[in-house]
Amino acid sequence: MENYLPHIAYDSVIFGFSGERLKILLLEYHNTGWLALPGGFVKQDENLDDAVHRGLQERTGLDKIYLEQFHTFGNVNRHQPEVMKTILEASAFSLTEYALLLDRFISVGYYALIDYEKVKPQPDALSDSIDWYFVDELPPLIFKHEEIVQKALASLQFNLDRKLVGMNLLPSKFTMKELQQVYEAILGEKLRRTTFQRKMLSLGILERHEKRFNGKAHKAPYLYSFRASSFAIDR
Amino acid sequence: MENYLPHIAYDSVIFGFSGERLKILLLEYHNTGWLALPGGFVKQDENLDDAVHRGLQERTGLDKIYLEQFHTFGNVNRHQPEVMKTILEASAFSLTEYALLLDRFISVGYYALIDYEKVKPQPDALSDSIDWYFVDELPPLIFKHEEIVQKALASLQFNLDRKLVGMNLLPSKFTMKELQQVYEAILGEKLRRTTFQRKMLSLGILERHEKRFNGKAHKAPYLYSFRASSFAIDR
DNA sequence: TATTATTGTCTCAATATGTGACAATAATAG
DNA sequence: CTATTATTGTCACATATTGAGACAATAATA
Repeated sequence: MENYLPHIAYDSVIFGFSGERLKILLLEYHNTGWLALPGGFVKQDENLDDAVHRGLQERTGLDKIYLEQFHTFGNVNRHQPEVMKTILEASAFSLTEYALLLDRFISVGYYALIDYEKVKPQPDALSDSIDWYFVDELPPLIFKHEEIVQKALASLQFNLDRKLVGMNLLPSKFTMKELQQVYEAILGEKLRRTTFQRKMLSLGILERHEKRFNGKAHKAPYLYSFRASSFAIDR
Repeated sequence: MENYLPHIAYDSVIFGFSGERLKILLLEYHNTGWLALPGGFVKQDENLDDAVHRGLQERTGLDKIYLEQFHTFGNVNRHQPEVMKTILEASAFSLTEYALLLDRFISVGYYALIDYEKVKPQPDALSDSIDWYFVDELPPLIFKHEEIVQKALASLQFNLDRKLVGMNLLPSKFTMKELQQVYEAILGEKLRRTTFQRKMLSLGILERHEKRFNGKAHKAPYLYSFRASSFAIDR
């Protein structure tokens, strides 16, 4: 622990899209059943952004993850040493060696967008499991992490039309309907099909490919992908 | 220094509006002529937001300042101990007592919007003077603070139409032209007078008062203020 | 071959924005 | 006292964007 910066942590809200709803990854700590966001610490000579990438890489196996920093949480009332103490004890970690973890932390919040299908989540040393949970049906979390999730979601909504959010939550080829479902899941409201389709096509960021014959009794939809040139927008 | 959190700082970009352009406050350090953003540190048992408010209160004398956190800067290459060393020496501060200041810091960026007329800036122990500088004609700054200013400005622009920015940069009563000038200064572009006026009035957030007779040879403009109920929007 | 569910596109209506015109008016010059 | 000047407030029209529904096309099924 001594080669990490004290008092500084990050928490990550990792969004994935499955079927029709948004999910996030949550850790469950050993023996306590407590759930929390995956987080981590920053090494003495490591960029903050790199620390977060490193942590996500370890947990998702993914290499190039879309990340946005959205807020830094610095309230004193987030400090709950008794909770952290219980977590360390439940994992049989030495309280003297890891005493630093009982200190107050200021935490930088990041959200990540990943392709749900590509991920095999990996728990860390303190946690039993890591799994997907629906954003709109979150179980209770420790360390006021609900607040962090809400702020991440608000930030994602706010950024929705200037960043190419869909690009990161969907596989490389997708139907218009799937894209619309991503938007609806993020905004939490239904959108009008024709208006949405017209708008997306008018932006000129989509490329149309072959149709997808999905065995359903109706007209097959086209597949789309984001144009390579769209990557240049606002990054 | 020992009752402050190590490795954590904040930097503040304090915007004011004078006449027709945006300005920010910059500190000049003793004997070096070096310019930087006003910043500070967080006490062990102090909320991050409170620390920033405290710092701004000391420097501007203002009590209720509009503050937005916009980004946290955590790159290793921001660490320049030799620059800090020179600053401390130039102010005859003990390098052993203030050794903590030579460490790497992760800095949380905040921007503030204040009424230019109401402020009498106060320098701190390390600095000779604190003064207003045009945002679009910044002198060279230490610690890569130009980057912080640019990010603050981008964030302010991005928030312009969902937060009542004008409310904080103008006195309580102002003309439509003054309000437009604030928008133009922030966006860095000219806006069409009639469209702007129509838009602002249609939002229903302005209250119209008596006219201002300013001794000029033309029709006198109405004074406006923000409706009290507008305060409820998005805060 | 008719039916079903969904998709892609079009049309018309309703809003919103761009652009210029014009009258109203507070001070000044004559 | 009157004409001039520099704005300001408002309107009118054109253009662009979005809302809302209609409809033909079509892949699988009955």
